[in-house]
Amino acid sequence: MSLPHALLTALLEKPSSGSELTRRFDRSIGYFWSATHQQIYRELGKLERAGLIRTLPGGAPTRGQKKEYEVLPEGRAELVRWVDQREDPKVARDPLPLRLRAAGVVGLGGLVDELRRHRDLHRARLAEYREFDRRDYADEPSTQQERVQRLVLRGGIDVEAGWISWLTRAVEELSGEAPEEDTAGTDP
Amino acid sequence: MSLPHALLTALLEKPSSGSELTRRFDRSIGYFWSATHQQIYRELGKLERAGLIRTLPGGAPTRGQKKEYEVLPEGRAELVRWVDQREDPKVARDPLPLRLRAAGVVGLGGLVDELRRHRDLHRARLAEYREFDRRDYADEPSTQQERVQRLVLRGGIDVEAGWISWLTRAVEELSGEAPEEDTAGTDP
DNA sequence: ACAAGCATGTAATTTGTTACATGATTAT
DNA sequence: ATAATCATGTAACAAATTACATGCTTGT
Repeated sequence: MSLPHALLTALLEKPSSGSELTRRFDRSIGYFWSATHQQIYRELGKLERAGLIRTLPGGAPTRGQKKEYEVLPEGRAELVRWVDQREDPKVARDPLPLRLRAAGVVGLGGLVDELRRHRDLHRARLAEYREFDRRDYADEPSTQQERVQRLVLRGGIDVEAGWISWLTRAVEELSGEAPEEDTAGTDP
Repeated sequence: MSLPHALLTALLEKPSSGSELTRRFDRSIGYFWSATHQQIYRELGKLERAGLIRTLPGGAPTRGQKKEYEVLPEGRAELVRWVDQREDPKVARDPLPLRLRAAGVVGLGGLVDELRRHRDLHRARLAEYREFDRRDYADEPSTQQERVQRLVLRGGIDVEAGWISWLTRAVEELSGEAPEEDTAGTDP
């Protein structure tokens, strides 16, 4: 049940329309959650019916028009409750290691190339995150909100770095490639 | 669509019943996928109807009795196809960083304690994985299957280490705690 | 023979994915 | 004006979660 709370958070940071939220989910929010625009529209409807958010007064009610939402006190209260609850970590869920394990039984096929491809995609994502980090938090963060947002971005960076280190080792071991030099770079 | 393929892999490694598969998903397979017994039973039924697996001859057909499955040639072929396809990496999906971001807006509440709790759970899981690594792969792996299984386990270890490093930093920064010494240990 | 636990299964709900449809806005 | 794009929305489906039900097996 994280999507509604992710939406509440995003709307508290800045009232937005569905399409704006979709774009924001591809960016900062998306380090640890993704959602299609359909999920977002459906969930916005639910949240509105539940009285947790409302459309900004003056929003046009017809189709195809922008429709901005803001969070109501009940929505904020629900978010507080969610932040404060206990919730155990879930196991990561990723098909790639699963495919590798399957390859252990039925043969590698072209999987090593696929591992290289993923390694490169993760490297690109890591570079992008580091760029965000440099650009958006150049000077010491002032507000608690900024400090926390930077921490979350750091989480994304750590996770990407972890994948790269694993994929690099896997490719080396399965292809007999020579180890490369420090491609992930050092921590800034 | 990873669950059916995870099941095919597990069954190729060793024909099993639903409850055995459930247990195996809590162990080795579970480094990167989880499933409840209900998901597993339903999916086994589907795979059987699709002609990808069958019950071992001699299995009792009544309820409450063990029912062992094995993979048919069509199932193996499907697995080969899956291993060899292209599939882009998905973004990680974890509520904890999301909750942290929400806390940036509505206040931390008891979240720092929750971060500590998660850090400790990840430490415990990491210790467990390292124990598996030591126990199950003490000597150099001989078969391709063993090499690959060990690589997957290493993936689990890398991911856990990444979480621990992030959570440790987050707790330090949000609580003003003094940095600790090397709790994750060094790579064996 | 009875309780406790195990193995399988059904049902209902929620969440996520994919495909498609329609009204508004913008650029040429 | 009209094509391309944007924003919102509907529909159908697949996957995952939660709760509950029923028959076997084992130990006492």
